[in-house]
Amino acid sequence: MKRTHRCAELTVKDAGKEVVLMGWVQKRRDLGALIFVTLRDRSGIMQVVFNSETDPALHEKASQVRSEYVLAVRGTLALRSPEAVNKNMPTGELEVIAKELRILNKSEVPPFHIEEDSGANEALRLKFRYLDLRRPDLQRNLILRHRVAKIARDYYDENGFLEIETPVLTKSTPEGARDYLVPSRVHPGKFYALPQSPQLFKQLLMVSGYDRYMQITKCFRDEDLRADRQPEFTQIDLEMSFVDREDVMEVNEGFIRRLFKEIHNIDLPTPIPRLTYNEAMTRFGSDKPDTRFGLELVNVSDIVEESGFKVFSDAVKNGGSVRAINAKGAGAKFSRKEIDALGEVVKTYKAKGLAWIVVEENGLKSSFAKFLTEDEINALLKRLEAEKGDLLLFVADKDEVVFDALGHLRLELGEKLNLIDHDRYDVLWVTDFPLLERDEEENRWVAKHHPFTSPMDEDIEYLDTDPARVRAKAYDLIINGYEVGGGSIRIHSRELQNKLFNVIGFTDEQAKERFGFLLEAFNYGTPPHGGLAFGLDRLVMLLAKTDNIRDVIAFPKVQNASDLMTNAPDYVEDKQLEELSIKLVTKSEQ
RNA sequence: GGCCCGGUAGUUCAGUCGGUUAGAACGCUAGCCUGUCACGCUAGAGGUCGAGGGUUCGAGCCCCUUCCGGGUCGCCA
Repeated sequence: MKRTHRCAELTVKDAGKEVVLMGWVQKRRDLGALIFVTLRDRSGIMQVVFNSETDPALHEKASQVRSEYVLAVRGTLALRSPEAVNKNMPTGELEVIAKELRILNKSEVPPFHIEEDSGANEALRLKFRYLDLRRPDLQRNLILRHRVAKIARDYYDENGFLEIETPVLTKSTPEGARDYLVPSRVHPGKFYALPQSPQLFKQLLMVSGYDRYMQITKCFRDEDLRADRQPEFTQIDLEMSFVDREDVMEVNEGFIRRLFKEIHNIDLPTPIPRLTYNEAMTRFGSDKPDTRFGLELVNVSDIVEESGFKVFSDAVKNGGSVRAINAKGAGAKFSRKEIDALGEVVKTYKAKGLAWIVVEENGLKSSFAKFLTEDEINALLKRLEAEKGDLLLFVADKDEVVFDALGHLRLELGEKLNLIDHDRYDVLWVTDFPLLERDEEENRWVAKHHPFTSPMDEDIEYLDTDPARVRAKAYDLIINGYEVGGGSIRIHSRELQNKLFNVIGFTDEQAKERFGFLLEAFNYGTPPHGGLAFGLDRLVMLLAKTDNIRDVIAFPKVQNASDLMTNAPDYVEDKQLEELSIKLVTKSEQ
């Protein structure tokens, strides 16, 4: 028997045809002399009927099948009688009247139901990932992922990009995330590193004149996992020569627009909205703001600077600020206990506390209003456009802490107050990031993006005098509060690159040792260039409307970076270690 | 490394104040059943209450340790 169709590809137009279907038994309903089997393949399900009256031997065989058996069925595709139509099933008007059945393989009873929205524990599903992947929702996600990758390749190909592979076994570079290391057998004591991104290689491809490069490629970062972070993940990586920031943003907007059109038939605005880093921080307390709802931050530092509430006045006088969110209507909804819980939220982000005012029918209830004058309170209410039933929440600290705390508090409130429209996509660019940030531990400046990011031309003069003021030619693409892409125009002048290494405290020797090949390349005619990388997993996660990156990766890892199915990572034979000249300092029992 | 949540039948869960033989639903097995599609009916099997220790006359429940999973902070140029 040879398969003629997939189950759910058949329509009423095919009625009357003889078909051969192959797939897994979703469900067997045995009514005695009549047996219904729903057969499942990646397209969906189709009902197959076995009737003892027409073919007793066939019926007897069908009575042996169980869930997840693999069957080949030959039969006639028939229209169901009107009263037998199942409106809840895409192929509910059809069924196959079986003429021949082959049991291609048996199956043990699976450890969990293979069905949409499996309620089974994720650890169990990950251990039996190959079964989990039979479920329609995960199949949809992986098919979606394929389509996104296909659209990316098509789009960038149409725009003159070449897909070029870069090495996976490469050199460890300082800064950034922790590297995954691979020991060299041939060079005892030496290690390759798996790439955190193909950053240096794609810049070298620009030096080589390839002009427009793209690659869908795995990247590796040995850092702790999150709901939206895996240690190995996939980037749609690209780089372009002879471009400025606008060129890169424009071509990539085209991709994102095409993606949303083809996947969800959504027309994203042209151009995609932009926020500067400063605006994003002051309005939303985040450099990846979720703009699907309001609750924007309001600076009230000037009002409380001279107030009698020392928490506020000291914060401002020490160079920080006092900012607030008006949680509209939450004063009437939240209990004292719930407000205290919000205080715990901001403490997670190093805020010392959360000051609050509830605007009630007959006046105010507040944790701190007694320290303020009536004028100051009225000014606060006015600035925050407070109305009865509102809850005003204040954090006073260094700007960094205030933004972080209120930014996360805002997200919590958005969720708690049900302000987020989960069917909506807000896509935006955040631009004008600071080039550098202060590493307090090491007491030096470090690159916020990476050390090859170009400063804005007009800010170069401040590299020595006021590094914090220097903005980068960098841009991130944000969707619904997730960073799904980011990139920059790179430095292509050897002098400027040296300058930057100096600012971040690299000696010439260190720079040469780590990036020597890149710096040398820059001596041989480097075109102006820049690029960007999208996180494919996050992009698919958002398009699939899930909030867990594991749902869009075929074989993901769990929080401790292990794979519950293969049990990787695992111990290896002593012989393997010997060949690699590796001796373990501590060795657990094997 | 810190904080929070969870772990009881194959699965999802309930389990009162610490007290008799740990329950339900689904699934599974067997029998019956010709239009089911959450098929129905009858009967049955199925438990290391994550693990170890402690308190107690008695622990699924209380205490300690530990393992596993999730979320998060740190971390993620």
